[in-house]
Amino acid sequence: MNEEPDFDPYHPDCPSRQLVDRVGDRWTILVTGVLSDGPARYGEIAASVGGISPKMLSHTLKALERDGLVTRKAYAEVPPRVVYELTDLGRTLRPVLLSIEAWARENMPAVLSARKQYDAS
Amino acid sequence: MNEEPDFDPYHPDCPSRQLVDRVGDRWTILVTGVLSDGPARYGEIAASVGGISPKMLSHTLKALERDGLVTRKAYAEVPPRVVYELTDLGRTLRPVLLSIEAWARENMPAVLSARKQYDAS
DNA sequence: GATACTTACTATCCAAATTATAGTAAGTGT
DNA sequence: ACACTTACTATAATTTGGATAGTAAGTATC
Repeated sequence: MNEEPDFDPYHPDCPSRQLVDRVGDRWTILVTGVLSDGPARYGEIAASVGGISPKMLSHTLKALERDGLVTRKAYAEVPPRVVYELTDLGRTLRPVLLSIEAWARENMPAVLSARKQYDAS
Repeated sequence: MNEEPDFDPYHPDCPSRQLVDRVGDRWTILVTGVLSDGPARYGEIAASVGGISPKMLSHTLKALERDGLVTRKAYAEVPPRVVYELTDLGRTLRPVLLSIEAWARENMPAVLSARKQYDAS
């Protein structure tokens, strides 16, 4: 008789929709992918994720931190050092996002040939 | 001695980056989620995925079709009828995207409380 | 026989998000 | 005194996305 929360991402006003938006986001996927290999500094993440602007990197990290998926540790040194790391909750996301990455790698040839065929007509 | 293609989504110019962008996209996730339950008409998808505009729905479907993930069958009737369906390739995407959805549903409470804590400071 | 109804879209305009790029802080090394 | 380092923030320009209206075309209605 206990009612479940029943989150439904198909409803635009459900908070889980925002979560799908966040998790299903190019930068989230790639940044989290980097952090899956262990803690990393801001500059290291920037270097690993090709093409991300500093603005989007800090936005993405801030959002991940707010959602409890990543921790931020700043060391009061000069030059500054800031280390980001996945939380336990963030680590539950790993297999999900890595499977996206793996899917993209594996099925690239099939998609590429589908595109060629489509574009030919 | 055979060289593998070695697609790397972390490189901005690799085509697999575009695939991650596509798969990691709110509308792709939700539309594919609907089509996982079986073929559906344009209007049915629009009704299931709350908040999607006709423009984004047709854009998303066209991109999925181009990538060989979805088929489009139009019946020359009045009023028109168009049925979309996952291809075999598209079906390989199902478990991946459904796991995103599942993750979002399951971890919503944890994220919500993390946010509350973060916003309090 | 003019009008309304249906469905699957396109076209258009405007707001919002993203990119590129430059700038800031602050202590150490030359 | 000046450059160098790192982790950002600020600003303007471009791109993307959203809201809404319109189109085609045959059938049913008045």
